Amino acid sequence: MPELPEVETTRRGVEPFARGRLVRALRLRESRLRWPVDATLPRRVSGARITAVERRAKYLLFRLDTDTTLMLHLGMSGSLRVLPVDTPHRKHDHFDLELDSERILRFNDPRRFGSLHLIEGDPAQHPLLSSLGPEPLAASFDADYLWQRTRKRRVAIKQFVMNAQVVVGVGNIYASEALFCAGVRPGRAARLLKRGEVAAIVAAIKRVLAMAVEVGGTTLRDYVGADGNPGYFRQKLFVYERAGEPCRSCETPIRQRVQGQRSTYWCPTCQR
DNA sequence: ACGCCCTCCTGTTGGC
DNA sequence: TGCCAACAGGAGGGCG
Repeated sequence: MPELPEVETTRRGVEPFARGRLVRALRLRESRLRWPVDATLPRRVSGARITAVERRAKYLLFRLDTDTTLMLHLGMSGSLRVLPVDTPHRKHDHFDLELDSERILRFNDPRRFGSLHLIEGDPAQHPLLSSLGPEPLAASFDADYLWQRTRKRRVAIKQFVMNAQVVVGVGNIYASEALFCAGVRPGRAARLLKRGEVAAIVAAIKRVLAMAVEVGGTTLRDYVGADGNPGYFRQKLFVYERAGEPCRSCETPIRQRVQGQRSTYWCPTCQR
């Protein structure tokens, strides 16, 4: 499940191979992704030079020297790998970005929840990016900010921190993990949290995401980084997918419930 | 503005 | 052993 650490791991893996390269071609095999891929996109990226590989929220941004940006979302099951140009494609390999280096960037996504856009001009103005909240690892995401945003919000804190208009990059895995780390139960109403609890949540989100980035993200099923290797944060999960298993801190069985159509996990002893 | 639920999709899992 | 339903979820969109 690519969340921020998985997308950032992909960005770091791809960037050394992509930056400065010319796009020889974009071979699109399947345009039915989250949104239909524009049929003119391959022609429009062809011949452009990649000047930078950036990330905003869970989007990868390939800045091109033609004042355009190729924007890729990995969806739920997507991965982008660096491969030799002659590697035979397999099932769910939806497109290849061919570089002038005998290498390709190959997108594989069984569930097709991913997306690919070509943006003219400033990508921050694109509708999918323009109303997003701050990056969780940025200084602007601090206790004051989250405290202000939680006022008057009745929604459960777990759903609140997963809202990309509040803060980006926190998906289902890291929301549960961060709330465990902060000692706050996921079902608490956002507006009823104490100031200190909000500060703990901010610190926990930053700590959990930074640790996950360090070990290459979390691989549950599909996810692999640009080099094809899985992420190793799964071994460090305290609550996610551990229903009934003993808490790593106090041995109380971990609980699970569905919250906002997503599984939530928590320790009833360590979290209040 | 907010909160809630639906939708897209396929591989895996579990029950009968 | 085989079939089918349930489940997983990022996030936009629609509705009240």
